[in-house]
Amino acid sequence: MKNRIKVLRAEKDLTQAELAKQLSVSRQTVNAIEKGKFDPSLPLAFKLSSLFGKSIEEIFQNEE
Amino acid sequence: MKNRIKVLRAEKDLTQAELAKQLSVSRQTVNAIEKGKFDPSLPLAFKLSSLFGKSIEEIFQNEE
DNA sequence: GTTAAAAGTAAAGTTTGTTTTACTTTTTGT
DNA sequence: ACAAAAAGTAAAACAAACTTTACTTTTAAC
Repeated sequence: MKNRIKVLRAEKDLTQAELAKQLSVSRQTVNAIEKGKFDPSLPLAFKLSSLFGKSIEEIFQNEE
Repeated sequence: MKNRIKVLRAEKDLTQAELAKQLSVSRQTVNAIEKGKFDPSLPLAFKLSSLFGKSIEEIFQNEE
């Protein structure tokens, strides 16, 4: 599972800490997801989707 | 988080056990997700999406 | 109305996602 | 070059997703 969070975050000029706050998760969680350490939960994926105004499929790519 | 899995599964005429096998998860996992006991992981949501030929947003509805 | 298949449920255990604390490295601005 | 902010990283602890085993209830077919 790949994601475009780092780029989308850059487009909105947000720091990891700012994004984390808007998502109500820790900064480390944002960092870990960006770095591909693990995938977010589905609810968190929906939050990202709504925050960035993109579909989940536009943000995450399944690499099976 | 609500989902339409039960209906989509009925449309494809699959049992929970059959769907579980196609998803490579246990039957209890399918049952629990259908009954709303918890949300699937994002990778599992993608598998469901691809199996049913529907977007994640068409299958799951975020109720925050 | 019995039987068999499917669905529901539950406890104990493993794995994965997330938090907290804390420290190091990189980037940015002066 | 220096300081401050941002990003990276890691371990311990907790929470949520998922498995396995096993049993009960509902549904469908005869």
